[in-house]
Amino acid sequence: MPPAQTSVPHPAIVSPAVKQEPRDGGHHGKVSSPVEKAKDDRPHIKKPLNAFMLYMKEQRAKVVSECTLKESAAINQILGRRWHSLSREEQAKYYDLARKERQLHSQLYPGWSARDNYGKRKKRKRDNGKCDSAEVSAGPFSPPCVLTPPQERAPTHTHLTHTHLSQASPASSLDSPATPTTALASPAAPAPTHTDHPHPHQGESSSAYAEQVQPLSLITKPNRAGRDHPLHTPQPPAPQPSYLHPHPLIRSGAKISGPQSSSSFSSSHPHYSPHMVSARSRTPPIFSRSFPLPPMSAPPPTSTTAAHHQSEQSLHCALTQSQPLSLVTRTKN
DNA sequence: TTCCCTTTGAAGTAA
DNA sequence: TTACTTCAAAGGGAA
Repeated sequence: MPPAQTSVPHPAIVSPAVKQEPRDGGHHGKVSSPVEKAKDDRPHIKKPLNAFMLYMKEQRAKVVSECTLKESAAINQILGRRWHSLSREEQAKYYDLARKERQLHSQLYPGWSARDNYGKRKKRKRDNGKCDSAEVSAGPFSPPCVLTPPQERAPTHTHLTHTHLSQASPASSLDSPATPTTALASPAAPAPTHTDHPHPHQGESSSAYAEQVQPLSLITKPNRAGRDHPLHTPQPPAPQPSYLHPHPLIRSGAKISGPQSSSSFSSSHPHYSPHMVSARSRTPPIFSRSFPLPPMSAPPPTSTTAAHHQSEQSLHCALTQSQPLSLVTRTKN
């Protein structure tokens, strides 16, 4: 059943096609079943933005102006770092916003599934033209193009390795939350008192930890039917939050000017996402092309290429504005 | 003209 | 249940 298109033109709907979408859906000659055909005819409903995407949208312009950078890849790197340097309260705002996004999205498009968009974009290039299977094996500590048997490359507890531990040095701002946050001790969440354990593997019981700090996603997942964890009382059908009026996804204007209205951060701790680790590591970080950042703990800048120059600029920008260099782990030996 | 890059998070699939 | 994959934004750069 097509998601009963409400009269509300939700910005998630992209009229013509997804950006970059290969014409004809990219499935030339394969539009066999009428079902697929019907699918193609349906308007493309975009995924709701997640917390980081909302943050990016809001902050991108600022970073661009501050850093005089234009390339999104570089900007996103900076934003990614800044994201981690945000206090938990600040991040919680975006998680909260994103959660409401999803709620609204699911209300507008009850039948919509992220799966509907699968294949709408060109399949990601994964082989980089070389060592096609190495992409899965090459972590930050593996040389690119070195095949590693699955048994070896994935220690059973890789999921405990926080993404940013592998990508960023432990000195990353994650370890230095601005404040022990009372916000997270939301009415819904059972006041976590740890706050100084940003990384689960620092403690013994990751599960116990997880219950306290994992982001909403990890809580809702096992409970998808309910959409939200029971503890996270899904902001009752309450009147639409003020910031939703100019809905963040609504292109016609009003970008989210900051979710100042979020009264309580009912979302759980947004900082940690253990399950993201492996997924991230699938892509051997390559900065070779445009942003060859210096390897971690290998500061000596030796390159004089323009690209490197640019990366240094972006780095500098990021450093001077957010945090000490630490996560430039784009090691590339 | 089209895809890649780069980031994190949500949700999907496969085993 | 775990691991992995895809897509969401964005725009310069490469093919």
